Formats: sequence, structure tokens, C-alpha cells
Amino acid sequence: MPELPEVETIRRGLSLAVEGKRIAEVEVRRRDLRLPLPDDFESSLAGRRVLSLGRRGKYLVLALDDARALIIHLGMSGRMLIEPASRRSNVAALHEHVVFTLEDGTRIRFTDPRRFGLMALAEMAAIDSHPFFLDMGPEPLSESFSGDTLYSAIKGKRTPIKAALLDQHVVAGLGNIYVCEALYRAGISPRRLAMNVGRARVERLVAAIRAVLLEAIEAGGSTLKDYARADGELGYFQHRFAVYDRAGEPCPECDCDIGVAHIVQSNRSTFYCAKRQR
DNA sequence: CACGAACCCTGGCTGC
DNA sequence: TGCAGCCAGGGTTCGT
Repeated sequence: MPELPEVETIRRGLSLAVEGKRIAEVEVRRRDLRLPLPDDFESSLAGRRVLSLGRRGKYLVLALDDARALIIHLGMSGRMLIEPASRRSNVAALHEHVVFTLEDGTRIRFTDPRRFGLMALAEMAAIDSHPFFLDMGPEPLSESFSGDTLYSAIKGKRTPIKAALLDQHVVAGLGNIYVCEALYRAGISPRRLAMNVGRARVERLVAAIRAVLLEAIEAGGSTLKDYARADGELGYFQHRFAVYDRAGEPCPECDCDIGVAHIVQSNRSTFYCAKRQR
């Protein structure tokens, strides 16, 4: 579910609640997430202080005071609920698998109906060589992502550019929605083979990816304030998409009468404007 | 090796 | 109304 902007929004919201705090207690209600939680998961985390909360692609990385890291991936349906000590509930939420209680009484509840999410412990010093991150592509909002790096990453690929951008080895953090949106903004057909996306298009694509992600993060930041007032749930947020899930609706940028097209590529839905995107 | 399909799991929506 | 079928923003595995 959550792509880079949602995970970044969750990271920001969570960091306010957990950074610098000690974990008092960890309760596991289900161990069989995408990866089974190890037997020593609770004992490894209890008493640890959270030094910082980072993100790599769609993964959250919590640096702990014992030089280890808690890695969290939310999969398709994972959510984080922050409950301040003042209005803590003793009732377990539906599909609640892991509950962290902090030293100040704050509770962080991880819910994930589909259980595609995961949590794992790793050595912080070697985090970049962890299997999750070893072959991961560059962060799209960092300097290491550029026309040069994207061009060389997709050079020679016979797969459609849509599928190439979903590949986390090419660029980190993009998912189905933001790939559709970025290709739309760049005016590139999702069906075009990656190897046939020339330099000029690659440059437009890099700019479009950055713009789409930054706008979504900004939208997430504003809903974060609403969430802080509401129930503390961190997950999806409302955002206006130009083409995603808008099959048949008129393309917002051109007056073509066809409307937004819906096709299926590698078993995932793609939305695009066949006139604007070539 | 590189690619696409199938699969993991549950809930919600659509259409009969 | 009831229910079968399909779809969902994740990633991995398997077969070609």
C-alpha cells in the first residue's frame, strides 16, 4: 500500500512520538508476518532507546541504542496507530500484530490485515549491506538519482518503462500509483520499452518523479496535522491523482475525448492518457 | 540472465 | 439479501 510519500509521512509522524524514547514493552499478537518474527524479538527491543527514525525506499529504519536497527515494512495494508498515554485504549484493534509501549506511556500499534508487512532486526553499522537494501536503487529525492543514473539503470531493458520503475533495484520507493503519476507528468507512455526511453525523456522522467513525490509528501504533511488531532493513525492520506484510478475520466491536461485509459501490465493496473503520453 | 506469471493474505466492492 | 469473483498502493518465487 504505502509508497515512498506515505512511508515518509509515517516516518515523520512516528519520529515525533518515538525519537529519543525508550521502549518499555513489546507485545506480539501474531508472529507470522511476511517474515516470522524471531523468538527474541520482544526481549531484544524491550529497554532499548530509539535514537532516530530513518527511511530507505519503503522501509522504516529505527536506529536503537545497542547499535542495532528495527526495520519495518508496511506491505500493502500495514498501518501505525499512535496512542498518547492520555487516551490509551486497552482494546486491541482488529488485525493488530505488534504493540510497542514507550517509557512515557505512548503506545504504537501496528495493524496489517493482509500481513504482507514485516519487521526485522539488523546491525545498524551494516544496514546498507542488509539483503533488503544491498541491491536497492537510489533514493529518488537524493543527489544520487539523476538522468545519468536512471538512464544507465534502464539501458537495454526490454521491459515496459512502467515495470522498470516499479523495480526497486532501478529506483527506490516508487509503487504503482506514483509510477503512473510520474509517467503521466513526464508525457511518457507506460508501454514504451525502457530501452527506448531516450535521454530527453529520462531527464523529464527524473524531474517528474521528484515533483510527484515532493507534492505527495507535502500533502501528507498537511494531513499529518489532522491525524495528530484525530486518532493518530498513520497510513494512507487523501491526495488528488491525475490518472490513477480514473479510468474513463477526462485527462486533466488535454481535451482528448478518449479519457484516461486503463490497461494491465505484469498483473498490475496502469492508468494513462494515450494522447499525452508517448 | 531477464522477464512475466503466480503466489502470499484478507477485506471490500461489484455483479449476478 | 447472499455470495462468488475480482481487485487492491507490497515483494518473492518459480518457470520460460
